[in-house]
Parts: sequence; C-alpha cells; structure tokens
Amino acid sequence: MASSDERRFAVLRAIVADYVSNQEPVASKAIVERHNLGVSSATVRNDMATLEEEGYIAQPHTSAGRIPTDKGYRLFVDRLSDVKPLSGAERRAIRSFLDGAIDLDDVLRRSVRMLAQLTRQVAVIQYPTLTHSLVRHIELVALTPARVMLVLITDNGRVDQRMIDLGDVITEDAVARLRTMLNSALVEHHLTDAAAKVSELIEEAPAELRDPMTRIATVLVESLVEHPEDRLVLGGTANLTRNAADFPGSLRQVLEALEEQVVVLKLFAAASSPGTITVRIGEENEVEEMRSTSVVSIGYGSQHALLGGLGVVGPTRMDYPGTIAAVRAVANYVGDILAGR
Amino acid sequence: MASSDERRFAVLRAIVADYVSNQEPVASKAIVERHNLGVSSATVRNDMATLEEEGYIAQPHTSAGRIPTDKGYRLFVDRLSDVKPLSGAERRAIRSFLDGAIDLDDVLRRSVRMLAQLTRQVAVIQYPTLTHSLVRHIELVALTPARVMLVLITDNGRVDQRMIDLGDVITEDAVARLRTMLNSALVEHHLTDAAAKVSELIEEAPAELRDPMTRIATVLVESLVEHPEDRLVLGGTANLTRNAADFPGSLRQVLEALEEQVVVLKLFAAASSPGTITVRIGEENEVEEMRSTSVVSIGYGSQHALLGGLGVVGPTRMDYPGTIAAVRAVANYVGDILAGR
DNA sequence: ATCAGCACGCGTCGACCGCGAGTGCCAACC
DNA sequence: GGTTGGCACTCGCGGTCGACGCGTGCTGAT
Repeated sequence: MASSDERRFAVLRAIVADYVSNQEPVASKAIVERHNLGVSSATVRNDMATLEEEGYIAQPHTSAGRIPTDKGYRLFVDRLSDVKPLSGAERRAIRSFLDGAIDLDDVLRRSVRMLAQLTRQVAVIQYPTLTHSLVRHIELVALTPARVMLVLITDNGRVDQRMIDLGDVITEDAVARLRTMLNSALVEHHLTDAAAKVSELIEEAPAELRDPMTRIATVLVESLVEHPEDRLVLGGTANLTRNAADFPGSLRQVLEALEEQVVVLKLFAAASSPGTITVRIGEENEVEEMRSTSVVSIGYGSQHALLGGLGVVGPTRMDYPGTIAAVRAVANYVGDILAGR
Repeated sequence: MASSDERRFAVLRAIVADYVSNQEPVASKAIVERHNLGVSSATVRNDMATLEEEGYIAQPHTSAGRIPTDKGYRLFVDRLSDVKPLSGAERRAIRSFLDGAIDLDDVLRRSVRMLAQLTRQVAVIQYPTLTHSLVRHIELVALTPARVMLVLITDNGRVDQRMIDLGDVITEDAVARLRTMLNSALVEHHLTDAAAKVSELIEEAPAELRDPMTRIATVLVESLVEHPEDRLVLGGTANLTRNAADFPGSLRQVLEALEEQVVVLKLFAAASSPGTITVRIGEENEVEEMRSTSVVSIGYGSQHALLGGLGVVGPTRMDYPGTIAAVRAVANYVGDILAGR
C-alpha cells in the first residue's frame, strides 16, 4: 500500500531528524511523542522492524533505539524535496562578509570560513581552475641572472608563480623581449590554447632566445596547464572535534586525510555542473579513510564555466537539508563574485 | 651541596625523559632501573620529595609516580646544553625535499610538512615579512574597466595581489603609464621606503592620473606595507590527536585557536633574531587557549634580515631536545633557500 | 647522607547487581 | 490486513564492593 510506504518513510525521516539533533538512538515512543504521526508506538515499532530488514536503520545493541544506516541517510537525502533556503539575514550576512574581500585569496578564505561557520563542519574550496581561464597577463621577472619567475594572471583573479631555472645567464633585455612575445601571443586567450600557441612561439623565436623560451614554455604548459597542482583552502577543522564520537577512533585518520590535497580533491571529483549538489554518504566515499564521513559538494562558477568545487566534510550524522542549503548558497555567491568582477 | 643538587637535577631529567616517552607518571623504582644513578630508589624518593616541594614535579594522585610541572620542564629546557643535531640522513632528507620546491608557496608548504613530520607536532611558518624586502617588480593589470589588480613581487619570491577599485573607467594606456611610474620609482628599493616614494609619485603625476595613482598608493602603503596581513602556513594538525589525553578536553580549543591567524601570530611574536630558539611552556603562553601547549619557535632569514618566524606547537609533554633540533635545522634551510636564491 | 624494609593510601580492575529503556511478540480489535 | 495495548524479555548502564598492587613516606640502621 502506498500510504503505508509513506508512513514508513515518515518514520525514517523522524529517526534521522531526531538522531541528528540528539545524537542518540531514537525509540519508537520518542517518535510518536515528538512527531505526530497519528499512530501508536507499536505501529511504529512494526515499521521500524521492516525498515531494519530493508537495511535503512540499525540498532547498536539489542535493546536500544534505532539509528539510520548509510542507506537510510541516502534514501532520506534522495527524497529531500524542499530544501529550505537560508534566511534573509543569513544571505545578507554572507553577501556583506564576502564583499569585503580584498583579492582572490581573500574571497576564498572568507568563503571557507563562512561555510564552516554556517554548517559547523569542515569546509573546503578548490581554487578556480586554470583550464577555462583567460590569460590576463604574463609577467617575467629576473630574480637572479640565471633565474626568472613566471607570474601568470588570469581573468578570475588568480595569480600563479613558478620559478624557472634558465641554465644560463640572461640579459634584462632578453627577458623583456620574451615577456612581450608571451603576452602578445597569449593575452586574452584561453589557457587551453596555450600549448599550441607556445610551440609556435618557440619556432618563431630568434636563435638566442630559443633555449630560454623552450624552458619557459615547458614550465608554463606542463606545470600550469596540464598538471596544475590544484590548490585548495580548508577551514573549520576544529569542528571535527565537536563530536569526537562521530568518528570512532578515526578522528586522527580523517584529519590526516584532509591534509592530503590529493585525497580531498578526490572527494570533490564528482562536482560537475554548477548548481548540482552531490552528496557522498559514508561508505559511498571512494576514499578509504573517509568512510565515516559524508561529503556535500557542488561546483561553482558561472552558468557555462565550471570554475571549481567547494563543499563540506562532516559526520554522516549531519543536518543534510541545512548543509545542502548552506553549500548551495555559498557556491552561488562565490560564483557570482568571481564571475561578476 | 653541589653534587646533591646535581643528582636531583638528574632525577628531574630522568622523570622528564621517561614521562615524555611513556607518558605515564614515573616511579622512583623505574628511575633507578632505567637510568643508572648509582643510588637506591629510596634516595630518589627523597630527591623527588624535595623536587615536589620546590614545584618542579607533581603527582596526579597520592600514590602515583611523578610528572613534571611546567616549572620542571622550564628548568629542564634551560639546562639543556648539548642539543644533539639531526643525523646526516635527516639533514640530507630535508635538503633534498626542500630543494624540489617550485616557488615560495611550495618552499613553505614543504617546510611545514617536513617540520611537522620531524617533530610529529603541529608546524607553523610565517610568510617572509614584506618590510625588509626589495621590490622586484610591480604589475598593474586591468581586470575590468574600472578595476585593476596590483601585483607586488619581492626579492624573496613573495607575490602579493590586491584588487583596487578605481571608481572610474581607466584606459589601458593610463594603466601602462601608471605601471611604468610605479616601477621606476620603486623597483630595487626597500618597501619601507615605499610610502615616501609613492607620495612623491602622486605629486609628480599628471592631473588625469592623480586620482587613480592616489588610490593605488593608498592600497600599496596601507595594506601591503603598514598592515600586511601576515600570512602563515599550518601543517600537521592531525598530530594533535596523537595523544588526545595531552589536551584535557581542550583539543577543540587548541584547534580553534590555531585557525585564528592573530592568535598564532601572537605565539610567535617572540621570534627575534634568527638562530635563537624561544620556548614557551604551558602557562608561560600569553594566549589563554594555549596554556596546555608548548611552543618552540625561532626566526629565520639571513644573518642580518629577519624574514619571519617558524616553529611548532605541541603538548607540554614533548621531546624538547629533538624538537629544538628539528626547528633549528628547518629554520636554517628555509633561511638559506630564501636568501640564497 | 644513604638505604632496606615496612605500613599505608589510593587508584585500578573485575565482578556483581538492580534498574529501566526499548524491543518483539501476541492476542484483541476495528 | 492494519493497528493497538499489554507484557515478557534482553541487555546496556551506573553504582557498589572488594581484592590487588603500586608507589610512596617514614623509620631505623649503617
């Protein structure tokens, strides 16, 4: 029967809600008290038995209440329809806080902070990817006679730098000529086209500039375009300790994993198009050490260009609706700010 | 008697050593077993009674062994004479690991990581201060018609960026002229002189450039020279959980405090001249939340110029000799690399 | 001053027990 | 068939108790 199915789901929802807020197994009696389902506790118990058979909930010990399983959370999240948006005050707070930002770094730092605060969890933001960026400017600065620094400035405000060892002394004049060549070839072009443009540059270059140009091109293409070490900003790790019980003995592991950029990047790999929330619950995470956490992530950027991912990492026992709302809101603002400027 | 004093200190040293490695109160019997002082446990007990009266050690409960107090650690550290340097292998590891660095960010990231690994504690490194730096280059990039980005490149490889709202549309040509003016006035000069030079620039500027130049000057001087938001890199926070017992209930507090830049900067405020280790033990810390930790810090840079501070934060029960050696070694390498390049 | 010996204090650990929460099941009811 | 009150049962939790042993402080001897 449809209605019986519905009530069973209502029971699951109640269990999730109560467990999230009280973090203790919830009993049938507690459900009928706090949520008015219009049935008795015995009926709820029957439903709970079914839910348990189907694997949505479990009981820690024989005579305790039930807690949701990963599968239970999954169903709960999938059926989540009306994500209540943030309050006006919250929206205004975000906006005004982020508007004070001074540069890209600052935007991202403030955003993680905001997100961590809103969700009371660990927040992560990826730096906007370079792949879709337009080159605004390339600077070449001689640091020592045989060493230059390449500075790449893109349209979303990101500034990247690389040391380049030229292997030979170079004159200030040569540096200037290289700089001019690079800029006229690349400015206002997409970084994805850089590889092609740059190889042309090498061919066109006068003999004496060919070697340094080759080295510069290699660094530019290899380390900035093909293998950009995706940077990310982390915040609110203190929130992990909020309920140490949520990470049975593995708090350490989680913290360690979070310090590994590679691992965290994997968590956000799913972030596809902006606006689409991805939720990875417990065991669904591919990363071993993160099996005791849930990850809520989303892509940010404008409608057409995905700039990067952001999200939060927390216990599977988290306030999914609230977290999703916050993540979405922050992604909107970050996207606006980085695109709008 | 001098010799009796000496033995009492030897007892303290033994207590510190044993407590640090076993992290449990150490008994008189254990001392005579592990360290050969040539006296009986009864004698050690007498010494311990004295040490306790003088406040160097304490016992958690009446019939337990002793643990060092902050004052005890202090004495221990003060009398530390021969800091055993790192092993050759370790030195080589550090060197080769840091040499692979790609730019300043990378040097610092690798260094914290290294330091955290060596000490198994939380490592912190301040970005090299701007105040003593030489300006290598200033770049001005128009991001939108009325907005430019100021990029400052200094001789130690640091790259800083600031958005500047000009309040009015500006031509590409004007930007170029401003850039030229800024560079010819500031390049190869100390940032400390920037304020003076820049105010000259404003006066010399042609009327139509005066307004944008003023805005740029303000940002440059105020936000980069006078109030540089001292950035810092943190690593190894996972090590805090290594022994949660070390932070009775306050692990959360410590983590939170570490996320506050201001707080952490205060911890390192003492870092004076390069090469001088500063140790703050427990209650000696001015920061309230850090009273349960010890901070070992040092300045790094060349002989004459202090570039910044670095160090570690850990439990008062830490391996001081080892930590001090590691901190000193890493500071040396970081100083070398940033100065030598 | 050092040391062996001893009595004492006290924290730790395991066993035990009673309580109560929460369940599963059953029989009755709509 | 779905729902409900009732009831017996399970099992974890918290508190008590006692034995044990560790580490100490003290005392008296050297």
